[in-house]
Amino acid sequence: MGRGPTSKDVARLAGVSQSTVSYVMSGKRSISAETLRRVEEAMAALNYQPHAGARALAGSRTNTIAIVMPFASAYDAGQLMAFVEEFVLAARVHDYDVLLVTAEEGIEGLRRITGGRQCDAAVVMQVTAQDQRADLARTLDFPVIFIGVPEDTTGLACVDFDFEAAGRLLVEELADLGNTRLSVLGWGADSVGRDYNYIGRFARGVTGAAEAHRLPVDWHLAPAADGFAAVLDAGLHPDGGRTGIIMTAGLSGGMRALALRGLVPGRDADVVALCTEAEAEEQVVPLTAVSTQPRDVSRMVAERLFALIDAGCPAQEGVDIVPATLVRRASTGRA
Amino acid sequence: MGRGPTSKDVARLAGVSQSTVSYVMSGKRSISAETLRRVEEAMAALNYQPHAGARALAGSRTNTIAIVMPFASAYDAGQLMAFVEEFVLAARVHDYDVLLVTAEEGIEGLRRITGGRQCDAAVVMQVTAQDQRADLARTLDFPVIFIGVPEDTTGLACVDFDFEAAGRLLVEELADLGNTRLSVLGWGADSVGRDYNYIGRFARGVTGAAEAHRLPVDWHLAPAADGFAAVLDAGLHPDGGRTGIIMTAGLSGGMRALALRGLVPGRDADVVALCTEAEAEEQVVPLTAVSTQPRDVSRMVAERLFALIDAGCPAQEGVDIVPATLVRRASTGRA
DNA sequence: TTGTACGCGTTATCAG
DNA sequence: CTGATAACGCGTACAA
Repeated sequence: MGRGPTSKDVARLAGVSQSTVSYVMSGKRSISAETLRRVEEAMAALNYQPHAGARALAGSRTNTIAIVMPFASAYDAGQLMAFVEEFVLAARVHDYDVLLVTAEEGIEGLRRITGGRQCDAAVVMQVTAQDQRADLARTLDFPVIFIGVPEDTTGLACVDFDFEAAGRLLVEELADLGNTRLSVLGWGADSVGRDYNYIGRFARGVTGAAEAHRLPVDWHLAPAADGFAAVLDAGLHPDGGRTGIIMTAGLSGGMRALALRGLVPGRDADVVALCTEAEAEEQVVPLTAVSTQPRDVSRMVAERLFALIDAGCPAQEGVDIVPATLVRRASTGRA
Repeated sequence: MGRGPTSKDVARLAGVSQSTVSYVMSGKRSISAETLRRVEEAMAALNYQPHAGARALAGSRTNTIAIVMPFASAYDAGQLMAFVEEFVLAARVHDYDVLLVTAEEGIEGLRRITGGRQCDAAVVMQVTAQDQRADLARTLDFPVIFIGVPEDTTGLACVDFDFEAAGRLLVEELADLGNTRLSVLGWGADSVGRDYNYIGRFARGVTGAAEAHRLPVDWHLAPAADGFAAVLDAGLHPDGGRTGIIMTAGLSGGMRALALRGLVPGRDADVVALCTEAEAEEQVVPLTAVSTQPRDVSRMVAERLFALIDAGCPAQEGVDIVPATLVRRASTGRA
């Protein structure tokens, strides 16, 4: 494997000093039009590309951002991909590359990456309420952005989707449609709520809005959801009432449960979901839904991160929230 | 952002020379038990981690592998994620990290990554029949592994799933079940076939087996697939015959088309698919299917790549094929 | 078994 | 506006 041309080779060919070549690239001092031309020609002729390692060593910046990613996770793969793609694109705009680290490496992964100076910043996804990586980040003097909100956010930069508003929007939609009670299939109200706190925030949104509209709610945990099946079997609209359905986790299971009983969303019941746009649209009856917008989250993360990097700050405390919006489709009678 | 301890700091604390520290890490010369202990203690005490850039510069290896990934692609997101996860895990076993590059950067992306010595090898996914990146790789003297098979494979290392066998297996399954004709929803037989040659290979597998069993086949392109709808409307089993259905692309659309007409896979027709395991299992009626096994492909790629790296070869010509297997589920009467 | 000394290809400082 | 030159932190002959 050939060694490749160095800035010294470029300098020789252009008839200038090596440092001049460096300055041409960085633009940190003014260059005469003539030398500029000759250096650029030489670079093109040699197909020169600066050595990343040497650059990192001398300049102490890698132009790389690590993203710590949960693969086998509660998140949907499409969501993850969308997030990552958007992030990589944003990074490229700022001339940064992206290093992938699995969340499985846990806290050691973050330590390894930051300690070895392989990157200038890190993004940590799927943050839990009590996340060790949050504690590490506080001691690190290194820019880290968290996706998700740990319990203690002091000294941390976090970004997350507005799950509370999502819950509220879904309930209000069902209330507006005249439903008199709600059945939620997905994460449990409090059981799972302590691990990822977005579950709790979503539940709070649902509960708050349901109370405001005086709607009783019953929760069923996916994927077992025997209770949910029981609700369907008992009849969705007892006593002249009307049961609206909210789905979060276990969407495909829930849809199957409906289909097996000949229940059609939008006709036999109003069904809304918190899911991806793709999922909402690929159902037999497309779902009225609030979709977590991974690309919006990604853009917000990138914006904030590059602001940090440019400023040279380790981290800027604060939680950014990506707004939730509801899209109406055929699964609610209205559309 | 503090500079972090260097091997010199470790050396000073351990009372040895810097080179000794280096040799302790590389294991490239024998160290007395005593010095070994002291160096390791010093490293632990300082929480030392070698500077990746300095390492790359001095040792001319980055311990990083780039993976060129198509995000918004014909591939399913779950497939991509599974592939990447498996690859990252394999890489970590060999003490390598993974750099993510979007296929959108095209040929320049590959050039940039390899030229800048940001990685020791690259994996290029979603290779087309006439892929410019293949031509670049041949001139590069740099280990690259392609996923997918370009038309001209001389000098290239490729890995791919056995799409031809997949087509054959699906046809044979339908033939065994007594179907007398086949309807294929997905990629066109030849129209799209020139771009990604796996489409052609799949078509060849289908056609070959269909001819062997004397089954007529009609092809319908997703996502429009008006012809497919027409077949359904015309009745699947005319003249005492029996139409078996094969789905590749446009799976959800195809399933919806069946559902809208009250057709239940396994009851009203035998349906088989080439799709992911997840897709096969999350249908209302789980699908008998051949699943491209991204993790198998990933492992094969990793194995081959690290063999190359360890050997120091630029690339070892040859196409590796990951075998196809069919899993029976409820969508064919049998299961 | 260990230490010395040099080079890897940049960036950045200091002269000119 | 430009050219020498000293870091940057680690790998590795070469010497002892």
